[in-house]
Amino acid sequence: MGHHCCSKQKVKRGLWSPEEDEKLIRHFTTHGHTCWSSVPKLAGLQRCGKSCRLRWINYLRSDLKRGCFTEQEERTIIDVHRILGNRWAQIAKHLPGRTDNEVKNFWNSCIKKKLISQGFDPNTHNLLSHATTTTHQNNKKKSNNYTSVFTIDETSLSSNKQVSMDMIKASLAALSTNFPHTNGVPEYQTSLSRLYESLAYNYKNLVPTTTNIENPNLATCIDYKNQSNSNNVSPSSSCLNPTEFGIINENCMWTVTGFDPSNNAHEEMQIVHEQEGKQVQIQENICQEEVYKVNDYEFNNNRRIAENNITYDDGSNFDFEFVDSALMPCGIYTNVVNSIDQLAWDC
DNA sequence: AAGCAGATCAACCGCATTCAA
DNA sequence: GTTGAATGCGGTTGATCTGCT
Repeated sequence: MGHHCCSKQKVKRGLWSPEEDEKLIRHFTTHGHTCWSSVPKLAGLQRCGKSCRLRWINYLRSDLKRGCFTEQEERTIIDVHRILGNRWAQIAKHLPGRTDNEVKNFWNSCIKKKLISQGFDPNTHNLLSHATTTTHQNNKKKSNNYTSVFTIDETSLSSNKQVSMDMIKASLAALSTNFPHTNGVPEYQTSLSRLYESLAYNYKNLVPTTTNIENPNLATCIDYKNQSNSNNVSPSSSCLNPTEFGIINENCMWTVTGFDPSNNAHEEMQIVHEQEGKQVQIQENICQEEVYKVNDYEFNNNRRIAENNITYDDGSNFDFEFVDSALMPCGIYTNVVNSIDQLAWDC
């Protein structure tokens, strides 16, 4: 079945021959870009315009990069996917010389599996708590002498078993030689650093999905990612809502005030962190465009997040260091323990 | 060498959006 | 405002490749 652009023509389908490629290239060299529906006729091709477009965009364009994806590119895809989901064309814009099709194929054939093997849900980028717990328990059944690799003293945990990243790191440092290593780095660090970066990232991208204390009747959500601005529609919360990580608790809370989701102009955002009785106020002037910019900045330089701070264009600074000492509630702690125990068990 | 299964990736399809008449 | 064509996008397919038995 043909398309609108070529319904009256007999069209060839399937792989492109070198001769067809040559005709298409020659067409672009002599005519430049024309309307796609006219391309087959002008280029002397028995293809539909849509097929020509796809062949040109995905294969013949001169500015395509080709070849294997670099580690940096892979990292960028994961980071942007965490925010945008399967919006391949948008993701590809962060990778000069790569096409949406290429990114999509790479994701489906490689990254997805890698994330799963590291214990992450490729759709939400959260730890696969159910899956890891299940395999963990299955493995546990196979052995009678299973013990957790964690040496965190239960009595040092707070009443509801909260634990900080600092405590986990300290425990793991003592055990690092017991884990398999890749390029000198113990493999558990991949899981740990991804969790860490997620936490840090979520702190940076506080989204008012909960309370607007100034006007509780206002829509409680604004979607920075331009998915929509409609009331009561959450952005893909898996990656944006910090409460999903359970890190918001009585020791470390945040609220957002002064938001008017219907207004894209500058709005004042006030974040209140309260830790150990000390209240820290961070005020930012944020409009959608700036948030985009911040996101772009992070996507392109995502390593900076791991350095615990980020400097904005206006010179102000946001410190992520408190993420290390912020307490994690029991559920997150269990996820971390399970996924790292699993790695220890596998090796 | 043959057969098979899984991985890869170019290309297709259908739908949504945009554009122009 | 409506309609139909053009374009863009994401999911899916299927041919080919690769590695294993």
